[in-house]
Amino acid sequence: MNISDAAARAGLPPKTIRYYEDIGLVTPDRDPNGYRSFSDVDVHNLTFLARSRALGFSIEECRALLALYEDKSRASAEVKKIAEDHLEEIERKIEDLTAMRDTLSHLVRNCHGDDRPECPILDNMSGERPV
Amino acid sequence: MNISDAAARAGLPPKTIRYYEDIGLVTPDRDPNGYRSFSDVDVHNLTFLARSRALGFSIEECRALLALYEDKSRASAEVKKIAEDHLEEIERKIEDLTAMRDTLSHLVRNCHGDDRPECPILDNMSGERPV
DNA sequence: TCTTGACCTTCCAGTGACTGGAACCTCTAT
DNA sequence: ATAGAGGTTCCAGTCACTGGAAGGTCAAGA
Repeated sequence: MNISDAAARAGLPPKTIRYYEDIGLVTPDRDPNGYRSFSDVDVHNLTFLARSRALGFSIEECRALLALYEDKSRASAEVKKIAEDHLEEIERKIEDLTAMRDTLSHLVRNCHGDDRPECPILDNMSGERPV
Repeated sequence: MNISDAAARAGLPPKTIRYYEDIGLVTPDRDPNGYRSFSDVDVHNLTFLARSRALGFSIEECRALLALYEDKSRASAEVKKIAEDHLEEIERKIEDLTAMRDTLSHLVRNCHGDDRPECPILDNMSGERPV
């Protein structure tokens, strides 16, 4: 199977798949003409990568998860550890963003948003008049 | 004032301040020895940048906000527009991360995390057995 | 048979917002 | 005189792609 078919099945752009080959995440065969030839296993691994990336795992985490996925004698504890660490990071990010949102929505609510210059948003960011 | 004092007052690393000068966000004077010399206004602007960055605004948004901050005849509507757009983006990110967290925490809860290979996390990511 | 157009290939550069490090200069205190 | 703490520039690396150029390959139609 050529790259664009593999891309369609895995739900990844061809460019991304080439990049994944570059960094050693997948190793498709080559046809005599030099075209990449993707097996079902390759496509399966690409799908796995697409899903784990969609869950926010970094490339290196995906690499580790893929190795565990292919190791049929793995301990699920190893997988769970990676997932828990990632979950904590997601939760930290949510907290950070929520704090930003709260501050910002408060400022936006207090800004008239008309043609006058007075602006609590700028005042807050300049540290002049904490809202 | 030298860069490390300005950095301490603005709450930014000196490296970041040099970078901000590179991209034209600040333009401190220079002493005869070539050292940057930060005025109170420079420090004020750097503080403004530190705060707006902390609220998640991009550098280009910060550039626009800083210009509005310095334009005493601005219309607050312009500021509010930038802030509202950014707020929407933050909310989108929170939604994305929350969806990830929900999926992932569900998977983690269902994984034994012992020395056996069975793992609903990997099963889900491989698309074999949606949990 | 020739050509067209859709594929495929590699390689290089750019993204955002810094950050680390090397090589070198300047100031202050001893 | 020297040591050490500052300052300077410039180059490269981060992360995960993405865009584009230049060129090779293939299948279908005139």
